[in-house]
Amino acid sequence: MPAILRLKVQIFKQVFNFTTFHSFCSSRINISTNPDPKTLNHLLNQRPPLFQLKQVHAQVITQSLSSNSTLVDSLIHCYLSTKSLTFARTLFDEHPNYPPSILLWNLMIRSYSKILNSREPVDLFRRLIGLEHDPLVVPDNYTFTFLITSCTHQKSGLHGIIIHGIVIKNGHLSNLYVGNSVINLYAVFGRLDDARKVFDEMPERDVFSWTSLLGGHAKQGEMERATEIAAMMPIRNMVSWAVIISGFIDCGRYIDALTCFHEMLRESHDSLKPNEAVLVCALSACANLEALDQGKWIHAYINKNGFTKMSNISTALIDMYSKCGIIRDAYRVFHSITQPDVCNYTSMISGFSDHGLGSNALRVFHQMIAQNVTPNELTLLGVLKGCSHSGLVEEGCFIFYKTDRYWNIEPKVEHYGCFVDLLGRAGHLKLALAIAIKMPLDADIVIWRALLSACRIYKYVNLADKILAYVEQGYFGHFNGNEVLISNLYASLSKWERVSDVRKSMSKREHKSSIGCSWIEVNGTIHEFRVDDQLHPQIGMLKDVLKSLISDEMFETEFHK
DNA sequence: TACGGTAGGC
Repeated sequence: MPAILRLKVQIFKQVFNFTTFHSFCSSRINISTNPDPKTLNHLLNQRPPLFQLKQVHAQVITQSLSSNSTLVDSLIHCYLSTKSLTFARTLFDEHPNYPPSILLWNLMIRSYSKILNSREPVDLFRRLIGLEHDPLVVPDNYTFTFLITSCTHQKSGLHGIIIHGIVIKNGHLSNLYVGNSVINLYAVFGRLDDARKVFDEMPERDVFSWTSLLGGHAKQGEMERATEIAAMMPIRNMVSWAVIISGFIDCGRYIDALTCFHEMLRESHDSLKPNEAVLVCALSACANLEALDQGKWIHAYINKNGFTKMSNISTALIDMYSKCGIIRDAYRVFHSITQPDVCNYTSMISGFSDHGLGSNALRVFHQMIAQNVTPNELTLLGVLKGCSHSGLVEEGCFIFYKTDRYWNIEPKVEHYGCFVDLLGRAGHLKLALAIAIKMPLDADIVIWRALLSACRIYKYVNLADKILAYVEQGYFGHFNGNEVLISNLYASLSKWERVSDVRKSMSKREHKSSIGCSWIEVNGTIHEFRVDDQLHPQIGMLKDVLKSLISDEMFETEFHK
């Protein structure tokens, strides 16, 4: 081994435990010169990428500069900025001037705070408050802001509440940032009264305080309260609008979401332009409402304002056109993307599948694999759905059995659902049943429904009876959609008494089920109708039109009974 | 001297 390589190995062993030695060997480190600490620090201040950072770190070790705390501080900064927490943590724990400055404690806590369910921020905080001998290293406003933010990313709000107590005791709650992080903590955990109390007692508030409070109500689906808070806000920014609009979308109030979007445009004129998040939300509302005209309007806005290159916008556009029934335009958007990512591909594949264009879905899927884009769970669900709806049994089987080995994705119950549906629709009912029984997860109602559906198509009476007995035992009376299916199945098998039983059971519970709702977009306005709805301003005219469309007899039965 | 808090789709 040449001397230079031996030295590299030696350095590498010390710093990185050989884990990525190959990549280290291929780096271009200049060992012949020995940069002084000032030069190394200057290099670190440029925030180099990880591979260069490791070279500088190696130089620090080989030149015995590991006790230079300025250099170690800079190295920690750099490792944290490249999200290499493990390296940063090792240097932090072995800091030459232990304990490191409060700045470094804060930076470490901040980095860990972004990781879900990490115990590290609280553990570090415990260590920090245990350093009683050093009066210079004490928690400050930054520490509490990061610490509380980390608690919002945990499963339980318990740590956050305890830390809130410490914050009050130490008088940090008067700080705007600390206060805002506490409001957000309570908002995230649905403790809206507590959030409000902190909000009310703050000496000053800003748009973050208001948005966090508003977001708390939106997350709980309390959109009336959220709207009231929004109306009281002194200033609204794009995030506040995004919180309100997405709140409406989360609870299925798409018309309200779009109304809000237009209100935002009216209010802000040119001062505040909708950003990516708001546009994605608005497109999602259009997709769910099948509001093509509004969707097209937003698309024109996106083109005019240069949002076309944003991947999430493209994904939302593909989805919007697809759900509005214009698959050709969905493909046009997809085709215009230079380098589609997994979300773009998934949206396009699902679009084709929903339109019954399984072979197109499959073609896009193969194109994706050829481009080395790794599919995710939703991509596979999309392509399996496409195969199922288009009878592409062989292709569907191939993909289903390769999910684990090729793409490291363990099939979920939804994938099994698609697969059983694929086999059932194609008439391979016994195989489908075997999969449903032997699958490693518990078969859900969707799977049994797929099997029943297949029994109905192929009139497999005996098998249907067996499945029905099982389904009735486990699920009957819990799923409306299932009862309709069972009733239809009995009807197709001419078992009229059973049909009557199921219908009676359904009508007894009818008051508990949600009211059906339909809507239609005319000239950019959404008109919404519920069962027996008389509220539309033109209901009289609508009834007249309906009269001319359906027979008088039917009209009498439906509307004047 | 350096570090803060809020938002979205398939």
